[in-house]
Amino acid sequence: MSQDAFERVLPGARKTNKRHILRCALECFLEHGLESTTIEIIRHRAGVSVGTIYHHFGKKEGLVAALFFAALDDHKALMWPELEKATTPRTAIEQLVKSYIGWVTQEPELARFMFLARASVAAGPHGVTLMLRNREQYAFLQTWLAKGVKLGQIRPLPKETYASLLVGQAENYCRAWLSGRVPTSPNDHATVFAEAAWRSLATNPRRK
Amino acid sequence: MSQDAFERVLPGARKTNKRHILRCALECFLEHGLESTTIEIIRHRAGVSVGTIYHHFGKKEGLVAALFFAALDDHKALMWPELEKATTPRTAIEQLVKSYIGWVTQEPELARFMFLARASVAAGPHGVTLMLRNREQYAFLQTWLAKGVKLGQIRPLPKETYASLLVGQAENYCRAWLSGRVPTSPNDHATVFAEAAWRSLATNPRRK
Amino acid sequence: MSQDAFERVLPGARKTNKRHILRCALECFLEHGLESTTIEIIRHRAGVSVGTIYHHFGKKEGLVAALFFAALDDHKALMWPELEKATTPRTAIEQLVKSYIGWVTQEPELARFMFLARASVAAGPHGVTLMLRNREQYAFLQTWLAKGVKLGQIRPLPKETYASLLVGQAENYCRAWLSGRVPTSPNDHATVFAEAAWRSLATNPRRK
Amino acid sequence: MSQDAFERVLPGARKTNKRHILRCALECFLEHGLESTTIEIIRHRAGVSVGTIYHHFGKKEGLVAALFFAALDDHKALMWPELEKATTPRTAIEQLVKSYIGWVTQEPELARFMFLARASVAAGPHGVTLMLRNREQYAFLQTWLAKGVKLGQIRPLPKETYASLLVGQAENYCRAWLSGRVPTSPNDHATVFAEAAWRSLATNPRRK
DNA sequence: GATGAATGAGCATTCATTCAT
DNA sequence: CATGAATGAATGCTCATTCAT
Repeated sequence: MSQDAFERVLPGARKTNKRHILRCALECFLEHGLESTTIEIIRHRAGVSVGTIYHHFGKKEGLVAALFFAALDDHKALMWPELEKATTPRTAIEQLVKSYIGWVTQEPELARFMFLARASVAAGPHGVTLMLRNREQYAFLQTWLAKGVKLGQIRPLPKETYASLLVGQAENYCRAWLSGRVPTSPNDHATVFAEAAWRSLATNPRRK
Repeated sequence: MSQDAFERVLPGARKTNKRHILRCALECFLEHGLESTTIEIIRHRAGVSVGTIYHHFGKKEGLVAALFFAALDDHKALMWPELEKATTPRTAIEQLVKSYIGWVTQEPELARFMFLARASVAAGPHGVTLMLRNREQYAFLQTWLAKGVKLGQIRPLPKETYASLLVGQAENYCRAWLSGRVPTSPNDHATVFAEAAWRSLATNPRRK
Repeated sequence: MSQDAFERVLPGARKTNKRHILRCALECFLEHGLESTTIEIIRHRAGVSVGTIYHHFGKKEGLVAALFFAALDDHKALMWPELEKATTPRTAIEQLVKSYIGWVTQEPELARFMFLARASVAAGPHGVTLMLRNREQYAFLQTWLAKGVKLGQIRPLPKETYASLLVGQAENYCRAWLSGRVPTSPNDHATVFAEAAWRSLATNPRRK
Repeated sequence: MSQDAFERVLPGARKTNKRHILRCALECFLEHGLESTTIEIIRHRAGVSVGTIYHHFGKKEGLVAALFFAALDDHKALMWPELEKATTPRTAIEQLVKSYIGWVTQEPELARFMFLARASVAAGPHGVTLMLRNREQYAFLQTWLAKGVKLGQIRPLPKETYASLLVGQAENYCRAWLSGRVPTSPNDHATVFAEAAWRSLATNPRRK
């Protein structure tokens, strides 16, 4: 994970501790998986006592959630500025794909953790929060798609398919890369995926 | 799961048992998740003793693997005949997407289980088997892609991106549907995803 | 184990089976220990079904006992002829030590098994049988010792110490050899132990 | 076990616990045997939770080893001072036998446990430790034997037989006493065994 | 006689969580 | 704030034994 991903999201975390534990927990979760990582393993890696962990995060679940939302925040923090530069439906779509890939390659550990923990968080007590965050993130997309359809640049398709059409391919590749099934960084194929997304949605894909 | 998905894959299984246990285990895993499903839960649902389960499957892991490969076999059994009908690169690609969606909608439980268990199986002692099976499945695809590129109908792209470009979108939607995030059956959008896949890959997507 | 130790003790065992299972069980017990050897392990090595084993031996305990008493019988069968040759207290004592060592080196597997299983058999339902057998074996010794004491060749010592004084040293060495703590065969030191036993007991050890 | 055998070996053990559990475990092991003693039995006798036992000893095996080495330490602690008083080969040998018997009669429970657990410990992960301890203990013996041979007081015999010749008889009797096969305390026969050992080894056993 | 599927009590071990110090 | 001993319910798994075929 980039040196300061946590700095970005938890800038004020007092002292070394809370952030340090999160960092160690992340490593453990990625190494052993969510359920197989015991508090003892984290405690050992972080060099603190069980008590301290419980003092800061309440329960294991809380630790996972804290980590997950930190990742979500970081994701948002890096993607937003990029997306705001978009001026046309096409650039919006391509920028979305590219900045998604950008974040995954810049923070592969957080990205892997998000894939790992999403289901668990969604099922737990923080599931509602997650749903709200997702909806919010989706609003931006909606705006540009509607605009593109009205301009005749984007094909009118079933609304619920847009999200999959947009990021499905990139996400699939990122998953493969993060799990080692494919060696080349998604970054090297960013334009491929950006263009494929555009081709999938555009009325006339060949016109630049 | 369709009444006879297991019949298809384990036709000769003696008496009630092995198949019956698998069926019950599948239900349990889908209800509670892989790790949260205890042998006791399965035992109870199947109405057999712990011993019987271990007699047949060795370990919990073995039960999961048996289920996973049964699903894989079923997947293959249903997709293969469809794919063999393909006559052009375009029909091959579209058929691949459609028959993938076809299987998922016909066997949503098996499909959900595959998403659920893949990582676990890949990490376990049957991981090698899984890799070999994947490679084999991929060969078919390669042939048609190569043909399409040679004919100038398919864009030459980085090899490792083809798989993601092809099924990434459909898979993403299927995942969403299977987990209830989206209500409409993938089947209703099969042509959308088939066409999107073709547009992503085709040299000239608009020519029929 | 010598090719025909079982032949000696179970000459009439019908067909291959009962004897074959015993042989395999012996190997398993020596490899894994008494408790860690499961019926399944034995079944596998013998290439028969669980049912067959239970048909022949009733319970695991029965299998152990059968093996143990077979070993005891073999022990007796080999020692007796040797002991009967004794003509003086001294030769009786030395012969006892030597033939004990002789049996251990000829049937090390049976010997090891006896050390392994004695406590278990003694505690089980065959414990009484074992005690009776022991007493019987001890009678011979008593006779010669009494004779020797009367002749003034053997020191009068507390009765209960004689057995230990006689075989304690040889047994201790045999144990060490059987468990690999010492490399040289007890046979190579047979006279050393025979003489030491005599010296421990004799009134005048130096007179031949 | 003497009130303070554990005090001797684990003087600083905090609070009630670690030592208390060891004491209870010892009783259980002696009553039921190594394998038949379940953690539950120990837990119940000690009045603590399973977790506490595992917290302190890791595994059942670890509990056995802890107990075994505590016994070994105690053995050494009691024998050493006695052995150092020896001034001649003869007194060294006789003292060795006598102090061995002394320890066994003073700590019969620990002694019985050592016979019970030795094989298991030797086979387990602490086997190496045990071997080193044994070797160390043997060194003292070597010194006196060499001295005795040089002085012409001890017969030159195969080196590997000395240990068995020395303690084999006493050990055999102690085993019998500890398992109840013989009623009289080894202490009552200490000089018998000490003298027998000397006679077995001495060049001229009759000269005082 | 032989087979092996079925049984289920029983065991070692784990692990999140609490709380006295 | 920090510590780590203590808890005990829960779990995966074993294995001797039975019995219908």
